[in-house]
Amino acid sequence: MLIRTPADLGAVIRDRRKRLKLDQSTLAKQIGVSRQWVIDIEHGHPRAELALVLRALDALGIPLDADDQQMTSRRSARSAIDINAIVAKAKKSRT
Amino acid sequence: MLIRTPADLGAVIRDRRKRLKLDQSTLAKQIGVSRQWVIDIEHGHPRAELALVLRALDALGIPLDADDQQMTSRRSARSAIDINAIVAKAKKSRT
DNA sequence: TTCAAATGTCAGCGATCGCTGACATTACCA
DNA sequence: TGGTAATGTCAGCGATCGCTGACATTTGAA
Repeated sequence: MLIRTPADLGAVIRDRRKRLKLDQSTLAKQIGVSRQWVIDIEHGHPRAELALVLRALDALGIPLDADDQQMTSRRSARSAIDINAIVAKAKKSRT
Repeated sequence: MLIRTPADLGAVIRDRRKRLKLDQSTLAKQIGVSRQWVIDIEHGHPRAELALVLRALDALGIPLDADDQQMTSRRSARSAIDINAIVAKAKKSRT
């Protein structure tokens, strides 16, 4: 599943936990966090700590893949010339 | 690339930023954070906020995929029976 | 080399983290 | 229906967030 928001992440974690038949306390122990943390994450807490999130995914056996290597930036045309970058720099130097 | 640690994440972000020929200030503005935040993230800051991280990846056009649906948990056998879950619950109820 | 841009470091600030522990609510089985 | 497990909520605490602004260092082009 594509993760774009903390809520997406929470849903993935909760689904996976249930599939593994774990309760929140047990999962919390495996990750090394409090049960409160698991509750918050599953509810889409937006300010959770990156490292804890990664540990949770690891504990649940959920690989996280970032599609680097990709040629186009968000909603840009597939061009060898980086219009976005050029415009960005132009804007910036207009001080 | 597979993301397992905050440092992995930082590397992906930095590589992508450079590929897009953006400097840290410009990227920070696009994400809506301070330049300091970009510096910290690229250095693998482990306690960064989840939502900001997701916004950064989005701004850079890096899709994040979580492999849910997968049948086996980390380092477990491929079995319909959830040994891990059973053991976990057994341990827990031994109070 | 010289100079400017890019990057990195620091300190101080208000806001929020994740934790604990207790309690409330919901789900589910006998 | 009763009772237990699972889940959710709350408050208070020390620690750390991300921000700003100034300054130091590194990088790269002329």
